[in-house]
Amino acid sequence: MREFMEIAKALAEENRVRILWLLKEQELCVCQILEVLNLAPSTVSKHLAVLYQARLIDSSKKGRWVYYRLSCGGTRPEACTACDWVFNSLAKDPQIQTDQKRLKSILKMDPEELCRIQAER
Amino acid sequence: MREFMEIAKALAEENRVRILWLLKEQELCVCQILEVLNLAPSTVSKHLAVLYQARLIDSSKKGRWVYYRLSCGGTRPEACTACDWVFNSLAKDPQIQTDQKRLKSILKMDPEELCRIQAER
DNA sequence: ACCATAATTCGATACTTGACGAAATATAAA
DNA sequence: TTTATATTTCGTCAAGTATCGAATTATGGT
Repeated sequence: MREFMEIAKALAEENRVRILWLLKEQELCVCQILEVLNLAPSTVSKHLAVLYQARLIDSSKKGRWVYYRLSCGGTRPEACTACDWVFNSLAKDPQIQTDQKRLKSILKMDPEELCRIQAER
Repeated sequence: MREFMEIAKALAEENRVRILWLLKEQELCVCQILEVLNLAPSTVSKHLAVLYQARLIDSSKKGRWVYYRLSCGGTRPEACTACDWVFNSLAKDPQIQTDQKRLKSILKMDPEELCRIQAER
């Protein structure tokens, strides 16, 4: 129950659901995610920590960047069923579609370049 | 998104998840539910209102009693997928199993009798 | 070794939520 | 019509959470 509730609570926040969608097709670093969500880095970091705690996502450090990906697949069927639910339920959601478009254009530039732009703001 | 988040938030509370499980096989009146959960009537009522608002459950008044049931089936596929997720994820949960046992013995008595016992406390 | 920087942690604040008891509502029984 | 009672609504309090900016950590480049 504890484990399920942790997942359920992780899913009960719109920004976290949007993050899962962003990670659907590829791993992303924090700066890419926050570029879509338009939130403070610390806020995004906290959301990622919640998703990580619920074991819905995994992370790996590559240089200065931390990459996050769905932990779905491998040894986490619970994460899969949870994500499946989210993905099936929101496939046609306008917010999600906007995010996906925005993500597409962000993926075209280097994370390095993206971070530089963010630093200027 | 709005609709999905309402469902997700409704599921992000243990007592509400337990309520869905109680309603899995039959409809129940409020006094039967609160007998299992051991919460104040007003608290249970609030939880039921949240589930109702998310359109996960339906209600009908029969005399002094209000009966709640899953709104799953019929015109609410969203409720179905949500409940399916809950039911599949917690099929072997100890808390849920205890609740089911407790429910079984509660179902043996009239709601009328049950309410009388509750009033004495 | 020092500086720049991606990300996290921490502290503060505003908001939301879960719990209860008391009061209100609605129905049935007397 | 009065009374008893099943449930809901309301007010309040405590606990939890989302957000931010500032400080901290960790890594890479100079």
